[in-house]
Amino acid sequence: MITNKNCIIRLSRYKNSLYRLQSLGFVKVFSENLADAVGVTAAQVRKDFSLFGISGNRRGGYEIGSLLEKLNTILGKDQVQKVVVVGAGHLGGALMRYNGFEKEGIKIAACFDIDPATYDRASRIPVLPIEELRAFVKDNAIRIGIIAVPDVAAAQVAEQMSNAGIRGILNFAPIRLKVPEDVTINNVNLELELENLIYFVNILNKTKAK
Amino acid sequence: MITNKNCIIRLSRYKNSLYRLQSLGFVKVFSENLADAVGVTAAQVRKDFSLFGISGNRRGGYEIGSLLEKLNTILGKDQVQKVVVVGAGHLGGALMRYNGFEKEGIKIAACFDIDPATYDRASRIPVLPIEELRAFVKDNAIRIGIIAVPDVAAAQVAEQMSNAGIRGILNFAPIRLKVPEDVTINNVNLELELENLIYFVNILNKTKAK
DNA sequence: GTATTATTGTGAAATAAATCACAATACATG
DNA sequence: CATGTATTGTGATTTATTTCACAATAATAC
Ligand SMILES: NC(=O)c1ccc[n+]([C@@H]2O[C@H](COP(=O)([O-])OP(=O)(O)OC[C@H]3O[C@@H](n4cnc5c(N)ncnc54)[C@H](O)[C@@H]3O)[C@@H](O)[C@H]2O)c1
Ligand SMILES: NC(=O)c1ccc[n+]([C@@H]2O[C@H](COP(=O)([O-])OP(=O)(O)OC[C@H]3O[C@@H](n4cnc5c(N)ncnc54)[C@H](O)[C@@H]3O)[C@@H](O)[C@H]2O)c1
Repeated sequence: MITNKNCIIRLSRYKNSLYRLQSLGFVKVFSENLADAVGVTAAQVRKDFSLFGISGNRRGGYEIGSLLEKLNTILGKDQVQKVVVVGAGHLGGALMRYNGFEKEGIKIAACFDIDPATYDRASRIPVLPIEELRAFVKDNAIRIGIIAVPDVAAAQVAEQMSNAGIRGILNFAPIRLKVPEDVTINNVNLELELENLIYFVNILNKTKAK
Repeated sequence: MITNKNCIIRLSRYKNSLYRLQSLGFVKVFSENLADAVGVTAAQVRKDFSLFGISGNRRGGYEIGSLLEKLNTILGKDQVQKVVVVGAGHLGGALMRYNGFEKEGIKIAACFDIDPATYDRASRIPVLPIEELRAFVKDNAIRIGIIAVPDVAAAQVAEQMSNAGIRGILNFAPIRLKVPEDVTINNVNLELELENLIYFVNILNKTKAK
């Protein structure tokens, strides 16, 4: 079982590049092309594939169609993935209005909030009371949830999600969540990302100044 | 020069935890406490510090105040960092309305867009025509920019930013940007994060099922 | 003031990830 | 059908990161 996050992210990137190549009319691809498209080395591409038992044709490269099939299976893209968002504020609202997820086979099935002013059952993506989270998640067999509530509420929401049966959480609140070990958390911490950028901008500036 | 992103992210986490401990009244901290708070090993904490020449007192732990000072210097937090956002749409709007950045000493100085309907010079954070980016960045000595425009516009905006003198870009558009090597890019690709989560949820589910 | 103890700081060791390098081999060419 | 060539697949190597383990040492106890 491969648990190297970077490796899985690369698979996603290969997949995305392959769709682009396919839409350009390409049918076959060499590790070298794919590497260029994604910004890694050709050896890395082949190694990644080798790790997942994906093979091409010696001297013939890879057939894009079947390569995509294999990647999609590994990445769980053979069916539309339904997710829920908790927190219908600024960020939650932006996520609900974003149409880039559908293209990737990711559907926001509903949003949940604690504030009645946000509720809207009639909307394309309904906004429902948080009390209905559990039933909704069970009824729709949802396994992925997005936390877009203030940090003080995030721990509680994480617990509600976990109890409801959600197994993967994308967390935007800038705190560390404690969840059972069978729940995976991916944090998106923008403060940290910016702080990180500042560090790298500073050191690169200093080095050049020398 | 340390260029390990994870290591720098840990420094930020140490810093955040230290503020929390400090506000709780603590004055000293041991690597063990900090490790627990951040979710790493004590050896990792000490090694990270050692890498940056930070030292504490044998048997006495670290004095939180001076530790914070050192971390803040390393992380460039000794002054408020001004950043600009390009793209005043859903995401850009959410970022502008978010007040969590100020707490971290990060100030969104202005937002830029191409659509006149979004312009608003009177707002707390002005929304200005993209043509003014260059002058604004120069006048305010800004080095960090956030890209929140559609993917088709992102490459162009990255170039405009780079030309204007921006040296660090936080990019939300789901594409790979090409920039001069003295510009650092941190990508936040939510599609990828979700796809990644789906993979881990799937494999963990399968493993347990065995 | 000496012994005991807790904690740091850091080389050494272990582990993880990326890259190298080349044998295996399928296709092309004549 | 033999020869040459391009490309894969992967074991070996290198590089990066984390963990270990323990000497150095400062605070505490007696
Ligand atoms: N807005 C941004 O650009 C931005 C940037 C970085 C991080 N974040 C993080 O994302 C999260 C959301 O930010 P935001 O700006 O959208 O906040 P927001 O205040 O606009 O929205 C939060 C929403 O969560 C709801 N909520 C609060 N407690 C809840 C609970 N227990 N259960 C269900 N819903 C609850 C509120 O009613 C509100 O609608 C925060 O943790 C924030 O730190 C946001
Ligand atoms: N909204 C989300 O939740 C979300 C989620 C994931 C990724 N993203 C990414 O973030 C980016 C922004 O998404 P959004 O939903 O805010 O889009 P949006 O369409 O709501 O807003 C985009 C804004 O950019 C402006 N713009 C377009 N071209 C420009 C240019 N050349 N220069 C300056 N401004 C320009 C538009 O006028 C608009 O105001 C996209 O790349 C999207 O893929 C958004």
